[in-house]
Amino acid sequence: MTRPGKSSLSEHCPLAAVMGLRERKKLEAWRTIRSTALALISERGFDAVSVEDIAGASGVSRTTFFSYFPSKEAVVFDLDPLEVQQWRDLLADPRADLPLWEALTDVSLGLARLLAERLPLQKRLFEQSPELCTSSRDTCDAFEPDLKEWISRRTPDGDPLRTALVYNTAFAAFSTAIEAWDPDDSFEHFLALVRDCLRWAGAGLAHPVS
Amino acid sequence: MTRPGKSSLSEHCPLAAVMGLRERKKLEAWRTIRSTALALISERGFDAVSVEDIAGASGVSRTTFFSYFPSKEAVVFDLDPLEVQQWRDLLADPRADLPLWEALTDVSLGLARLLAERLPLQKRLFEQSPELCTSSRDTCDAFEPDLKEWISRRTPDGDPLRTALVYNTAFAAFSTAIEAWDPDDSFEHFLALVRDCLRWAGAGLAHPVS
DNA sequence: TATAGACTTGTACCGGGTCCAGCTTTCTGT
DNA sequence: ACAGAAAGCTGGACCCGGTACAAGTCTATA
Repeated sequence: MTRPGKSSLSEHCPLAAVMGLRERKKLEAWRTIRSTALALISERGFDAVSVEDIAGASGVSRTTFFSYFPSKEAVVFDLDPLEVQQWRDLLADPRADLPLWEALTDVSLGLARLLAERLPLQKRLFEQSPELCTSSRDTCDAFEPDLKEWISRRTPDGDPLRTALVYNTAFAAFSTAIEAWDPDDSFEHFLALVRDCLRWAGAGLAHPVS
Repeated sequence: MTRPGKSSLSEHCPLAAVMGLRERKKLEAWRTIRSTALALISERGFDAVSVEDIAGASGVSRTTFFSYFPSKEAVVFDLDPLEVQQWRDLLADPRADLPLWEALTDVSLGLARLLAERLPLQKRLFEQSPELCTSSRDTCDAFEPDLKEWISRRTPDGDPLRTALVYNTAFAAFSTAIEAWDPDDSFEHFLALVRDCLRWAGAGLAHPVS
């Protein structure tokens, strides 16, 4: 588009200028594998695509695939390196003024936006093979350490029990929203669901109706 | 202990008299495999014991192992057939008078008691290999259909979103209690944890302190 | 006691995941 | 610009969990 020999990557990633060739190639490979994988999987279904298929179609060896993704599931659920950065920014946002549960709702909505793009595909895959739901929870657990630390800092005395309870409950609410969302509905609908679930869970489910 | 030829099973299981030879042998095999597996695993650790090891030590073939347990993890987490019966009894208990969340707490406490015996071992295994936590959640999902239906019946209009939210949140509270429990503490301590977690989650976590 | 049906077994196979030794590519210091 | 260090890629061997299947063995039933 500009100079010849310039990787297509730089269009999507202004950081490319700063990265060495090594890093740039790595990111490019990551994205190639991911998009190839998603194409194959969304076409044939998760179980009908083997890691070899993905590796082959990506022009890479099986071994290399596993050097980029720790498991077959990860290629569906892992965040793009840039999105990981956005996730960290979300947690770093110094909105110390908000009460815990509101701040947590904000973070959840931010996370929802990060997941937005691949969510419809993921929901379709869930319907095909429910075992994947488990794996997705696994992958979401990648956020656990960061998020728990974030919660802990906002919890009186950093009480670990309370921290864990808040984390797990928020996670439950978030998962419920994902479960309940119909990919045919708008994305705003999904955000509303996330908000509602967190509000209800935060307000307490013991009351007959909220 | 009494008449010769009488299976040791009948001491534990008065139903044995009613069961045919087939069923009795099956239950006996199930228990042999389970206890052999737990012995090996608690000694060497989960990953260091293969299904072949278990099958071999149980005097049974690998194929047969998988006809009793759907996965290697299941041999650690599945409920004894008799316990499954107790679980169903728990759900059938017609305490329609209690409000949903209290009734749910009762059910959770009942479940806790069913899990009691193997919980210390399971917690030790969790520490060794955190991947197992996931599998345990999997296995607990075996309760999901029953429990969701149970909740749905007690939810206004059987609203599926609310049902899912209640289920997931209760599950989160229960898991938190399991996470937080130290196997060196008494079992009553664990029950108290379950109660507390459910109470807090039910009362709403958005409040600064409960 | 014979037969239908359940249970077991060995074997072969698939696919995910790890390990390793050797090769190619990029980076760094001079 | 070049040499050596370091990082990355590759194929192949291997382990293990899980499934399929055909053949055998045992229990139930009439």
